[in-house]
Amino acid sequence: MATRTDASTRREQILKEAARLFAERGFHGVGVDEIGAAVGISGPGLYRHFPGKDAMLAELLVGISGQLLTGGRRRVAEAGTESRGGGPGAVLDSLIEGHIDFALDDRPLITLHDRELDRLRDSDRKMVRQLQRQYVELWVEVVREVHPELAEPPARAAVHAVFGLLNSTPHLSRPRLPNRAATATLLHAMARGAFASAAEAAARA
Amino acid sequence: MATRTDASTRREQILKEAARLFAERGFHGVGVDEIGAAVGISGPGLYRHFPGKDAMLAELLVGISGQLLTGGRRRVAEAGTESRGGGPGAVLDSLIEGHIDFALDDRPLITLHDRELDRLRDSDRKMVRQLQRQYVELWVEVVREVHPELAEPPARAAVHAVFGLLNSTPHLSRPRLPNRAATATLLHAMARGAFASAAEAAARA
DNA sequence: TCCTCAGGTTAGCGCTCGTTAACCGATTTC
DNA sequence: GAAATCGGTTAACGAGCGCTAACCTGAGGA
Repeated sequence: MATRTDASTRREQILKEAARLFAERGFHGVGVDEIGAAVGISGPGLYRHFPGKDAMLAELLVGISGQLLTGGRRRVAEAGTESRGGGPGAVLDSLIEGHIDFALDDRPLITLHDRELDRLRDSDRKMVRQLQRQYVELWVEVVREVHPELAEPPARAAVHAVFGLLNSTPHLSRPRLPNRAATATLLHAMARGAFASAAEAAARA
Repeated sequence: MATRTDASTRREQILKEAARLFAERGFHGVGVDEIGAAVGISGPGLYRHFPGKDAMLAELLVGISGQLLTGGRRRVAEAGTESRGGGPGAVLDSLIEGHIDFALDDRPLITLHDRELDRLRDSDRKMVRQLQRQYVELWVEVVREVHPELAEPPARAAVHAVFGLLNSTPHLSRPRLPNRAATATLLHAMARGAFASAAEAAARA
């Protein structure tokens, strides 16, 4: 074989195209022949790299969830030890920024992430769900440090809602969203505002 | 045949179960036999009520989009002529309230609405997209009355983002969300806060 | 030079799915 | 009372799917 880099490139190439196709037409709506064609090989050639179509989806979803969680943890750790005092607000800002980067740069993955979870084998789905849950809990902790008046259940609901807000970019998608930076700034401000209003409402009640 | 009411009840029963199943396992993931079984008839019996599986999805999606748009227009008209001056803020509140009601009461439909649009025939998809666009524009107008400092493109992005926020309820779903009223209040506050922060960010820039 | 083997190919199998065909009982209509 | 029709049934067809089998090629290593 060629170098290890080439081999993993081919695998990653397959995953990337599969993600795009799954996001566009749904897991069941895409055939293995199409995925193969998208990377220049045909149909069953994919089975030299993956044990089956399900495995591609599983690897994609586990990968996404893992990346989000790892990135989130890294940001919490970094922002926590940052010299400029920062405080919990800065940590939350960093989490939001990381999620926005992901949502804007890996649209198909974000789409897959909350559309096709149910197509997974039980064990894989459990794994993904667990990673998702840990990611949510990471956010909940940070949000409650910033807004102590928020109890845990509404904080969790608020985090889910903000995920929905941040993940909306694939929907408005294609051509006519403002430039990337402006969109990121807008979404960031909206997320912070949404959390603040949630806390305010909780305090008032 | 029995009364007209019975006939339309059967049709609606089919649509309701189809919506649930499509939302749970995706359009391609559900067979006509399962839909039939869910209403007590079997497989091909459905073809006495619909010309095909696609037609069920189309009717569901067109129906949802139409309902949202009609309800939104009604609310704008009502809140506009309301005796207690109200103002644009009240109109926006009414829109948000209506959307939240829909998201909380018709979860499967909301799920379908932004997952399975691409499975439609071109003509149906165009129709749904047009209804969705009009609904968005309705919101954009109202939002810009409340927050004049928001230009049109960011306002449109903000509306999409708030839809993502409000439609997040199916995700956190099943068991452990607070009671309905509390969730509605929380989401409402977050939506208003998100818009306000979007406007604030736009004014600052 | 020969062997191994990674990474492809095409043919085809078996299954599932949407849909149609043919038939049937009950209820309404003339 | 006959006829039509509504709403259902079962059988079966044809297409498309994921996947396997069998084969092939070209590059490295002994």
